Amino acid sequence: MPDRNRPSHSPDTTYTISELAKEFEVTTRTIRFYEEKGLIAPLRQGQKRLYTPADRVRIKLILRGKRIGMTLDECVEVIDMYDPAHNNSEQLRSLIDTVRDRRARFLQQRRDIDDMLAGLDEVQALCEQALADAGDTQ
Amino acid sequence: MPDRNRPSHSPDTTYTISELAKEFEVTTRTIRFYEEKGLIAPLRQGQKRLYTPADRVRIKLILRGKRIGMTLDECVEVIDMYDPAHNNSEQLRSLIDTVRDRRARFLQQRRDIDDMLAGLDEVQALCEQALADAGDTQ
DNA sequence: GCCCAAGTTTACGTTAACGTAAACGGTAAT
DNA sequence: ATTACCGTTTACGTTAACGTAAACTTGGGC
Repeated sequence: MPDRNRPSHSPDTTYTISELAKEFEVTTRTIRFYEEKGLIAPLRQGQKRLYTPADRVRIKLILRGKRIGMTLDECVEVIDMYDPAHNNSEQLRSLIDTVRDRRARFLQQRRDIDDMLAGLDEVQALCEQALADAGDTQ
Repeated sequence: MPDRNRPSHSPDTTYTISELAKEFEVTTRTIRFYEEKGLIAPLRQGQKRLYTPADRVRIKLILRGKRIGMTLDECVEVIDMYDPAHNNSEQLRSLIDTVRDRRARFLQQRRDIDDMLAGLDEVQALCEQALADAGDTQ
C-alpha cells in the first residue's frame, strides 16, 4: 500500500485518479475525459495515471470554471493565461487584451448573480410577510 | 403597420418575436424553443405570436440565468419562485428553503467569479511587469 | 394579381460533456 | 488459486439547447 500519510503539502505529492475523483466529487470518467480533451496530462507509472499537485490545481480550475457556466474550451483559455508561454511584447499586450475581455464577462456574470440574489431577497421577504399575515389571522 | 412609436413603458405594449429576438440578440428559433419547453406562453393574434411585457421579462430572466450557466430547467425553477402560486404555510416554508438553497449556490458562484477575477489580476500584473522589464532593457 | 418580408410548423442535424458497458491487466488479501 | 478491487482502453449511448432546412401562410406595397 502506498503511503497515504505523507503531508498533503509535500512538493512531490501525487494522487491517483480515484483520490482526485473523490476529492472533487466527479467520476474517474470525467477526469479521463479532461485528459482526452487535452486539459490535463498526468504522468504514468506503468499504465496507471499519476497526478501531480499541478494537475490537481488544473482540475480545480476546470471545475471552478464549470460552476460558473464556462465550457471546457473556455476553461482552457483561462488556464492558459497562467502559464508563461508569452515571450515577446506583442504576445503580452495581446494577453492583456484577452484578460480585459474576460474580466468584463466575469463582471457581467457577477452583476447577473447579484440581480438573482436581489430577486431571491424579494421572494423571501414576500414569503415571510405572507407567513406572518397567516399567523396574525389565525 | 402597427404602431412602433408607442411608449415602451405602456402597460399593454406587445412585441413581435423578431423585435424581442433583436433586442436580446438571440434567434427567433431560440424564443420559439423556450415556448416549446413551456418557459413562455405568448398570446396569439391569428397565427402569430404576441409577447407581453411579462413575457419579455421572463425571457430576460432566462437569458440572465443562462449567462451564469443555469440550465433552462433551473431557470424555470427560479422564475417560478416569483409567481404567487404558494397558498398555504407549508408551501411558503418549502419555498423559503428552496430560496435558501439557491442563494447558497449563487453565493458559491460569486466566490468562484471573485477567485477568477483575482487570478486575472495576477496575470495582468505579471504581464505589465514583464512589459516594463522589457522596456527597461531596451 | 403578384411579390416580398415576416411569420408559422415539422423534422432532422449538431455539439458538448460526459454516462455506461464490455473486456482486459495488475496486485493484494484470503 | 481465486476473489476482490483498482485501473485501463474502446466504443457506443444520452441529454440539452439550439441550428438548419423545407414547405406553407399571411398582410401590406406596387
